Amino acid sequence: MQIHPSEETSSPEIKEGFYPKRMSPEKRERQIVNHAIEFFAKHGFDGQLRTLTEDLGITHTLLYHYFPTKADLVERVYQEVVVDRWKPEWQNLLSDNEKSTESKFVEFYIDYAKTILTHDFVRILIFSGLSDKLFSDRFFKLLNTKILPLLILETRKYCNFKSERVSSEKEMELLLGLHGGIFYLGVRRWIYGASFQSETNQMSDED
Amino acid sequence: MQIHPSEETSSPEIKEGFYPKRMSPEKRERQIVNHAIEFFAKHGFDGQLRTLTEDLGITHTLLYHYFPTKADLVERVYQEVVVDRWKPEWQNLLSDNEKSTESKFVEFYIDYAKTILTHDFVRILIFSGLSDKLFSDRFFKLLNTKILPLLILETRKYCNFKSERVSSEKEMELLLGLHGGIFYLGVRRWIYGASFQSETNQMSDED
DNA sequence: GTTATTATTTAACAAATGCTCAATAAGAAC
DNA sequence: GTTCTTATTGAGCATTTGTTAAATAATAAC
Repeated sequence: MQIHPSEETSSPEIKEGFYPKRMSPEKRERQIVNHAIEFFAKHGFDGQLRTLTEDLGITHTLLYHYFPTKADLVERVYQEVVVDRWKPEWQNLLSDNEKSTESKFVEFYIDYAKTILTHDFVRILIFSGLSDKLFSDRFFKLLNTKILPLLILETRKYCNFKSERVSSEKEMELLLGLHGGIFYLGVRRWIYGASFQSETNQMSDED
Repeated sequence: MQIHPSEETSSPEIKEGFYPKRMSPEKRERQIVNHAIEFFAKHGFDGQLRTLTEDLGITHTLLYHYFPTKADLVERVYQEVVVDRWKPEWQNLLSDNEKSTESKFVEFYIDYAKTILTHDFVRILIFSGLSDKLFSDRFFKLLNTKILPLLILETRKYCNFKSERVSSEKEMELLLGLHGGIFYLGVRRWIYGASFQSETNQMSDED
């Protein structure tokens, strides 16, 4: 029998402290989504709903009160992790004619890395790339259409190239090289993790 | 009812041509392992045995005639993809005092990339890193103990550093940067695949 | 305190999935 | 052709897993 946290024993079946027997729909939904993000990032989208809800101290059927199907929950996770983290300011920054090319690149990549190189984002993106590419395709479409063209434009200006004559493929390769190098920092930390940590220094602490 | 390829209809249920109703155990095992490598690389180790054998035109129960358990088949795949591809010559090459540092690095990384940056290897390593790290840990242990120390030694010689005074962590970071950059070429192609190809040039054709 | 609302659980289902074992039949040896 | 070996299949079992629907009980309103 499922023991509620507020009953005779305050047994720590749930991790994040104390929960009422009944939560307001808003709070419960928030709690579910928050944990789903962490959970799917850890176990992939094949993770079982029963395991997910067990961590929360609720039965898996309660999920269906909030999300009609597993796909709906997954879609919500995608929304919050990928879509909602996308900053429109990036485009403003890269279009700002007052700033120098160098400072644009530096400012952008610092904030971009800080936003993107998290446990949840990196792993979810890779999980998606390995399976149906549902997330990764959408993310790279965003990147390809909104950011990379601006970076290319900037590079051309910086190098005084005549924009018509330059091979855009070569340029793209170069940019993706930089981009990939940055992203691989996340891969090393969040995918291979311990495999590397034994030999190298730790990256900064948390998320 | 399962129709054998050699019966009245030579229906192409199996991909790789024509198979006899009964194969010699050696051939059948080879066939199974070959396909398992491709299959697990594509779908991850959660892929179903029934799907795997269906491609081959046999029932999934025949698998158990050759491999007592799924884990045994997976272990075999690991052996062939990761362990068997490791070349002891790499260590000889990097220890060769006749060669210059530069040519060692170039020769090694060209052959290393050619060996490692394949669809099967890259995906299997990432799949492993995302789940139980069973493969990735073993691979990086090999890398950490057999190759990276030699590369570090070489770098120090090249730069005339006094080996005792240099931060090995900084050195390792630098090396892993190079290493990661190379590996990310594989990730871009074999994980994200189509997401990039639309905008950038294709890499060389096959494996 | 009684009633109404609804968050939550219990029971159950159907399909998927790793695995077992007895039955079958293809091919070799005679 | 008959016999023997064994590669291969078919039926079935026990879990797992996404999902549904009815029953329960916590809380708010009266």
